[in-house]
Amino acid sequence: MKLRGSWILTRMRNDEWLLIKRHDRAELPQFVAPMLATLVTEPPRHGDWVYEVKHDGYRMLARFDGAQVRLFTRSGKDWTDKLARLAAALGKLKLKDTWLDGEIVVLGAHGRSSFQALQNAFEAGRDAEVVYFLFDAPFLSGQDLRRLPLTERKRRLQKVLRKSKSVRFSADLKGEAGEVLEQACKLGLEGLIGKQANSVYVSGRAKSWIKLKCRQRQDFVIGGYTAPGGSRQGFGALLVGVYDQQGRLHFTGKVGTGFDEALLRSLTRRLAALKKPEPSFVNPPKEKGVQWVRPTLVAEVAYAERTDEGILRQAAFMGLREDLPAKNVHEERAVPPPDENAVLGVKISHPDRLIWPKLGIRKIDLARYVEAVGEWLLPHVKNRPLSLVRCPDGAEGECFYQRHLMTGASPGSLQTVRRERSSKGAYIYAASLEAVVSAVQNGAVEFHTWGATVPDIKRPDRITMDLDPDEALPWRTLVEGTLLTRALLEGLGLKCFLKTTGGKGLHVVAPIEPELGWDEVKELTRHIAHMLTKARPDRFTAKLAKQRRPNKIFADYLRNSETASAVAAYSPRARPGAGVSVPLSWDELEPKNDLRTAFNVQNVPERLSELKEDPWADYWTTGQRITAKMKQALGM
DNA sequence: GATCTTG
DNA sequence: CAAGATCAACGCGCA
DNA sequence: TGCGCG
Ligand SMILES: [Mn+2]
Ligand SMILES: [Mn+2]
Repeated sequence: MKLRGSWILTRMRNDEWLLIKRHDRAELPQFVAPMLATLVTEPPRHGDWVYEVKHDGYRMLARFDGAQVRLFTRSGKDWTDKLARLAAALGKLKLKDTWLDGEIVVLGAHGRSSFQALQNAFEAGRDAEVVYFLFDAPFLSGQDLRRLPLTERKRRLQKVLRKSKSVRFSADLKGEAGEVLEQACKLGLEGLIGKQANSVYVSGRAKSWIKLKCRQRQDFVIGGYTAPGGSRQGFGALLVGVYDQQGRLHFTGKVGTGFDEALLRSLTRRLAALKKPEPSFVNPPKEKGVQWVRPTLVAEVAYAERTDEGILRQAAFMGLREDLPAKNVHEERAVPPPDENAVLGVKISHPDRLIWPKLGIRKIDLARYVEAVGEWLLPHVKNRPLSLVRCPDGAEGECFYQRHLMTGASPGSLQTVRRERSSKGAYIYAASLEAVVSAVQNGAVEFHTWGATVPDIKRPDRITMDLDPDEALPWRTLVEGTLLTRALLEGLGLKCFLKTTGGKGLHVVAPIEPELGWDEVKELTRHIAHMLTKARPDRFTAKLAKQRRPNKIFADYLRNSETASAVAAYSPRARPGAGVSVPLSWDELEPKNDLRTAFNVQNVPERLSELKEDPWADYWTTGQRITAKMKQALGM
C-alpha cells in the first residue's frame, strides 16, 4: 500500500510495531480511539481536577467531515444507522473536520441516565429518546485540539453547541471531590469522572482521567446460564467471567437478578442461539443443569462485594454492553489515584519551583511542556547523544552542561553510548520521552543533540548551518543571509529546513543519509560557509575569532563536528523569556516579521495545535545524499 | 538533584 | 540519621 | 600552547 503524508514506525511497550501518521493536520482521522478513564479507589487529594457526571450509557464518538455526521462506538463500530435522529440533530451544528466525544444515554426518572432505559429504547427502535452528552472535542473545525488543556477543549466545545434537547454539554460539577461524589451517589448516579484540568487528549487508558464509582460495577462475559426455577421463565442465573491476560476465561459468579420479564425473554432468545456443549471457562463451576454458551455477550453487573476467590456477591444485571467485544473484557482493579506531580510516570520534586520566575513558569510546567510537545520534540532528540544544560537555580541562574553519566550526578533514566577508540566516557542519550522528562526532573532546561543517531554515531544524519548574527545586525539582513544559505544549499541539491534557536540566530538544517564520516561532512559545511563569505563578504564571516566584526553573520559550520551539538528543535532555552527553538516553514521567514522571540514554553503547544501542517513535514522522508557533484560545485 | 561521606 | 560535600563539557581554530 | 568561543 502506498501511504500519503509522512509516517513513522515506532515500537510500543509490548514490543509490537505501530505505524503512526506524523502530524498531518490537513486530514481528519478516520477514527479516534477514545480516551479512557482509570478506576481509582478514592478521590485524589491534590491537584487541579474537574469532575463530571459519569453518564450511564454508551460511549459514542461523532465524526463530522462537512458532508455528513457519523457515530462510532468506543471500539469503532459505526452506529449511525441506529441513531439516525441523533445524527440529524448533530448535523444542525454545521461542523466540519471535527471529532466530538461523549456518551449517549436515555434519561429516566429524576433526569438520571439509565442504562436499561437506553437498551429498552434501542430494542424498541425509539432513538428519539436518546440524549448525547458531549464532553470533549479532540478535533474541532480543522484543528487538532488534542494537545490543548482539557479546560480549553471544553470551552471551545461549549461554544459550538446550540441549546438542544438531544445534544447537550456535559458540564463540570463544582465543589470538593469527596463531597461531590457523596452527592452524586445520593442522587443515584453511577459515579463521577475526574479529569486533570490541563490534561491532553490521548487515546486509550490514561491516568489523567479517573473513574469514581458509587457502587461496584464491572463488565463480564456471559459464558452460560442455569435452568429457571419456580415460576421463572427462560433462565435462572447468568454465569459470567472475565478474560485474563493469556486470553483464558475465568468464571467469576452468577447473576440472577436485575431482569424484568421482557428482558428475560429477549436474553433467552439471544442465548439460545449461542448454545454449546462444553464450558468456555477454565474453571467452570460444578453445578447441575447448566447450559454453556459461546462467550460473546457482555453484561454490565453491579455487585456488593467479591469473595476472597473473586466470586461476585449480590450481583445484579445492569444491561448488555452491545458496544464492547467480549475479548476486551478483563478484570478492572481500582488503583490509588495518580500523583498530580508525576509526568509520564516521572515524579517531579519541587513542582512549584520557579524556573523562569518572571513568567511564573514552574518546574512542573516545564515537565508538562515536554509532555505536550513530545510527539514533535522526541523525533529530533531520540537516540541522539545529548548535551543537557542544567540550571538548578532556574533558567536565569548559573547553569552547567552535562554529557556523561557520573555517579553522584543524577542519572535519571538516560542511556549511554561510547565512541569507538575514544578514551572519553560514555555519552548520554534519551530513548524515550520519559527519559527527557526525567532529565527535567534533574534540572535540565535545554537539550542539545549531536547530528548523528545511535548506534551509528560515526556517520552524521543531519547538517546544521548555525547562523549567528552580530547583535546589531537588522532582522531583514539576517533574513537575506538565511535565504542566501537556503539558495546555496538548494543549488547544491540539498533540501533544507528552517528553525529559530530561541536566541538571536537561526538554524538551517538539512537531513542527510548517514553515509559519510564526520570529517567529510564537516569539510563540506566548511566549504559552504566559505562560499557564503565569497558571495557576500560584507554579510558573512566563517571565522569564529573576532566574529564580532560589525554587521556580519557568523556562518558557524563547527556545529558539524563530531561531539559538537546544536540546540534541538522544540528545546527551551535557559534565558529570560523562556524562548524555544521552533521549526518554521520557509513562508514564515519574512523581513517584516521577526519570529525569533515569538515562541516560548507557554505558547508553543498552542502553535502546534493550530498548525494545519507540520512545517517540517518532509524532513523525515527527504532521504538525500551528499554527491560528488556537490563537492565539485563547492570546489572540494 | 542525587549520591557519597562524615560527624 | 542528618547534615554536608561533591559533582555535573569539551573540541576547535587561531594568535 | 593557551584562549575564546559556542
Ligand atoms: Mn547559533
Ligand atoms: Mn554558533
